[in-house]
Amino acid sequence: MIPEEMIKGTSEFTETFLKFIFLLHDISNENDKRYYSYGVSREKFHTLFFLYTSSEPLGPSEIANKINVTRASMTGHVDSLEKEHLLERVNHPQDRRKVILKLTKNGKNLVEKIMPPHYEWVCKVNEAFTQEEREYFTSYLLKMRYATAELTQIIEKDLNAG
Amino acid sequence: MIPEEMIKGTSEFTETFLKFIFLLHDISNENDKRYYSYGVSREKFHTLFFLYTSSEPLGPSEIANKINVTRASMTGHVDSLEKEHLLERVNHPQDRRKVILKLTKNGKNLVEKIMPPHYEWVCKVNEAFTQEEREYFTSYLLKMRYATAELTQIIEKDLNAG
DNA sequence: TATTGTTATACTCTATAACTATA
DNA sequence: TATAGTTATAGAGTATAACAATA
Repeated sequence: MIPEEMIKGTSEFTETFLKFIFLLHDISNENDKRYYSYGVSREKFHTLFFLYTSSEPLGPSEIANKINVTRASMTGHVDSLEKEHLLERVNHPQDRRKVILKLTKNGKNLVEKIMPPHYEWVCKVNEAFTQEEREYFTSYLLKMRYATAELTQIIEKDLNAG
Repeated sequence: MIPEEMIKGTSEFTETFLKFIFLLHDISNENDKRYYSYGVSREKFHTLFFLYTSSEPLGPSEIANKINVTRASMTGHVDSLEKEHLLERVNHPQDRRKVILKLTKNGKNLVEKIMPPHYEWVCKVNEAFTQEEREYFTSYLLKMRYATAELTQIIEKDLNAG
């Protein structure tokens, strides 16, 4: 049997945390809808976006790092974007293991088409907060993240000990 | 061509927002890992959890609502949980369209096994914040959500207008 | 007519493992 | 030995559309 208090405490927190997660998903989803209305997923838009704005040539690995996916998953995105003629793979002039991703004219056009409404959203959201609020918000997330990490370590230690 | 300012503004914001999202994913993932170490996904744990703590009998639709998935997706989760003998479908005594989900002994045991470490995490995260901070945090998200919704409406109006 | 649940189908994202070719 | 990229494979989660049974 689980103590009443634990159930109650967890129950309340779970509902709050779920609300929190769903809220972020909502925001994220509504954002994604804009990308989808132009035919690209979030991952693909971010890929195109990083290529458009980067001053240096980027390869799959580097973008995979930026958008937090494995290199294997990245290959899929690049395949798909190449098939849609939004970018192309170019051999790296020095390091023959590497590939440089290069936006095509189509790819550039697409970014330029998505940017204005995306920028409008960015401004809108930015306007809603002061700099102080943004910093505060980030520090909350970090706190939560550290609390979680701390606990993970404790649990791992427990698992190793027993 | 996209104006420099737009690129810069969006670029900074995109990076910041990505950090937000990844941070939340991190927290969410580390949380999920605990569930997975007991063999269930987040969706499945939440399903079991709601069944365990609810004072009233729940059906697939109700849980689908709580965890924000379609009824069709919910069928998949219920199938999977039933195959693992964690719950069973029972006919609703009054409404013959409905099904009641009932935890098995195994299902209850599993929830009771997962709860203590889950509760520990809940406490840990809760401790990291004051009540005021939690409220502030939530209001920040809501603001972001409203700003996003407002823009979506504007865009939809634009699309409808031409 | 509306709701509940299901089926069939398909798509996207994801990861792991094993591999090639470089460095 | 380590890194970049790919392939093959598989799994989870998701949605849409169409349907049957029931209210």
